[in-house]
Amino acid sequence: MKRPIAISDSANFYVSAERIFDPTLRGVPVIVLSNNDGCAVARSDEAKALGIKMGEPLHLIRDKVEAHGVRVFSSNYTLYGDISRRVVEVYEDFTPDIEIYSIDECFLCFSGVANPESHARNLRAAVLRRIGVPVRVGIAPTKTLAKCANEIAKKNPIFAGVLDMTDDALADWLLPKVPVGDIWGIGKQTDKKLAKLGIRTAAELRAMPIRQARAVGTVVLERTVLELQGEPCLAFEDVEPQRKGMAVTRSAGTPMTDFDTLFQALTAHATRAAEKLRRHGLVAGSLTAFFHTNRHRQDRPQYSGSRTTRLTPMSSDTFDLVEAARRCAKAAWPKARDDTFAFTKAGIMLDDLVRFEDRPRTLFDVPRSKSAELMTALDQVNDRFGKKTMVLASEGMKRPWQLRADHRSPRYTTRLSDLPVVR
DNA sequence: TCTGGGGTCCTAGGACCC
DNA sequence: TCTGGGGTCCTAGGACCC
Repeated sequence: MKRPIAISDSANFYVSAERIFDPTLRGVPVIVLSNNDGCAVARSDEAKALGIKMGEPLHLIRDKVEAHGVRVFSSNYTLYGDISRRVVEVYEDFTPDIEIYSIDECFLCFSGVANPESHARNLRAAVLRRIGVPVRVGIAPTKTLAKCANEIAKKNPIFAGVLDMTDDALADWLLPKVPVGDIWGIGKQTDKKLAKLGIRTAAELRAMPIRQARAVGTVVLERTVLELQGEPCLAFEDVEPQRKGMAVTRSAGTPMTDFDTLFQALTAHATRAAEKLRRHGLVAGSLTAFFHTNRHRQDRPQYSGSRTTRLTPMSSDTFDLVEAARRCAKAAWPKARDDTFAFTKAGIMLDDLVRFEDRPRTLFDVPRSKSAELMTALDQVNDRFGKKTMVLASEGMKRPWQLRADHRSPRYTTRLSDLPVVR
């Protein structure tokens, strides 16, 4: 017996969050803007009805906003984070197995629940009563099907916010009506490819031969097909995974044409990235700096530069990150004249994150001629990261135990005579 | 010295998601 | 003039090593 998986998501979450504190926002068109107030990232149903699209730039909808008195908000992520936590607290009264998928979506495991649908209806009523946010719930044997049920419930008021698609006959009836592009994991590109093969609905995708799915898409599409067939390929992850990377990126108000201006921006981003690392109690093992021109202006020369460097030792220190960013930016800077390109976006990405207290101190504090200790230290590091730490030895080496920082996996060079005897 | 196979590591970029 | 930010996963291809 497969366990039923539910996904609950909040309707127009940011707008719903704003409405909790301002009842005059109910029943009127409301939008919430992206970070730089650039475009609409959340719209109330009324705003959607006006034809305002997801991600649409504000400057393109000015007329609509003024003509219909659309209420416009800058985003307030602190508030949304708080509301999100409270919603999860309500979920916890309904199941102990919760996977927080995003700020407004949770997967909930409903195994052992006698009547999942009425359970979901109770949950929905509780969230509305206690937090004031409307949610929709989809239930199915796999995550992809649950997302699909959720999508159907979202679009058809007849389901009153809850759809249990566990029943095969019901799925057989509904899936032919779902456009394949609405399936979780099918984006624009895959949608196009599938259309060429005459696959236009969820039901048709479900019937796609698995080998063909692999060939057309990748292992990702293969999994989607299997999930639609009711075979779970995406695990339920109720423990929050250690995050693998983080980024600080921004669009620039005025285009940057010379290196100093770009480096100034990258310095600011690297500084924020270091703060963010420390706030999360993490250190990073590698840093990427990137910048590119405005992709919306294809009439202008395009360039995108990006370099990655290792941080050895791993660090959350502002100086280290800025220095690494400078190295990367220099290496990626175009050879052309300085004013050839106008860069409008730049950012810092950090990868290979570990908790500060787990940072590999021993690796960089190499005992000079205590090879046994060194080997133990290397073993510990290898165990922790699942990576190989290489030691390259030759008689030509002048100094013992030099750390080479120019590789993704740390390496040491040393004299042959410094190597321990291996039995 | 030359050649080739097999493996790993790394970069860059694509695709998708919220 | 004005077009978000922060993530994950996957693949191709090159460099390099044995």
